[in-house]
Amino acid sequence: MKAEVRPLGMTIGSIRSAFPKMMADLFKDKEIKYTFDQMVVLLIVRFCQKTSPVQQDIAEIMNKNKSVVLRMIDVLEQDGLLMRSTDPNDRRRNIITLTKKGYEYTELTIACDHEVTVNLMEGLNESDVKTFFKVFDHIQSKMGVK
Amino acid sequence: MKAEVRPLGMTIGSIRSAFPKMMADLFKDKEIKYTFDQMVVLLIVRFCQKTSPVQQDIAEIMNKNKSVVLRMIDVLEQDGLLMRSTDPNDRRRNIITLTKKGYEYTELTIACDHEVTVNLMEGLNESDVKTFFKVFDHIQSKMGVK
DNA sequence: TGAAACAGTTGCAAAAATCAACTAATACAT
DNA sequence: ATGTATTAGTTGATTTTTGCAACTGTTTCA
Repeated sequence: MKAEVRPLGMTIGSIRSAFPKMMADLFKDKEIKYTFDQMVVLLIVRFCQKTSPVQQDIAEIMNKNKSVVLRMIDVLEQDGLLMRSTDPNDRRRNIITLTKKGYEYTELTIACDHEVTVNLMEGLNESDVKTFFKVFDHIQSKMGVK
Repeated sequence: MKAEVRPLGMTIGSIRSAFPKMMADLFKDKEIKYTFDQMVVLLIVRFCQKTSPVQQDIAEIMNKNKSVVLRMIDVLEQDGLLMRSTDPNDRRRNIITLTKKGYEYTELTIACDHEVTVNLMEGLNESDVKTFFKVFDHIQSKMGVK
């Protein structure tokens, strides 16, 4: 473990700006008028259903502050991609649920994502790709700890 | 495999603002008064010496527009971390060179980066880490093509 | 019962990114 | 060689994004 850890900064630095840009370009092609981050919100709502994250949670997952997330969700709600409803068990919390339309947008996003990913991963063997995702998830979970 | 695989975008969506934030926190501790992005500029200048990227190139690498990079470089030049000089072979281009002070800041940045990275990679075995970086390199080269 | 904590909201201020227009230099096609 | 297009860099104005602090309503807990 001590051996090969090199600075991630530059590496991550480029992927972290390049990937969203590639996604944004694809969104434009397909006339999706939302930002990458807005679609990430939808993805989080969809894929973290079990824990049903509220705005605060989403903000933590995305490392944004809650005002930012609130404003993204305002737009998404206005456009009917998701719905807010007060949690009956804790009326401070907003339960966020995807609408049919919102779900469709997650599908579109995943399609774009897949397109970009396949492109980037082309030429690698499956097991390496698996490991990559594993490590990436690990990093993500470590970041959550703060 | 086809079922509910979390798209890469979701992970990237969560780490992409986390990493600069973690770096910024470390910078604050060590009283480095620059942003993560500014330090990335220095790193690019240092590590892409062979191709001696000009402002435009740096902008492309970082997926920012050239005005943004220009202003970052203004600051870095004012503070004596790098120098601009006109390329004698093409007087439109500015050759960017690190000063001694600038180099020292890249060292500091790399140290911070390493600290963060080690932390994030903790708990992974060496071969996974190796694979991860291998895949990362691959992705990066693919992104370069675009 | 009251203090502290928490999710959400709002408006304002600060920071960052974008855009269009411009200069100066170079490349290139005719 | 001449003029057109392209390129790197620069600037100022504008817009977008972000961050902060204060506030509400609700819950927790001592």
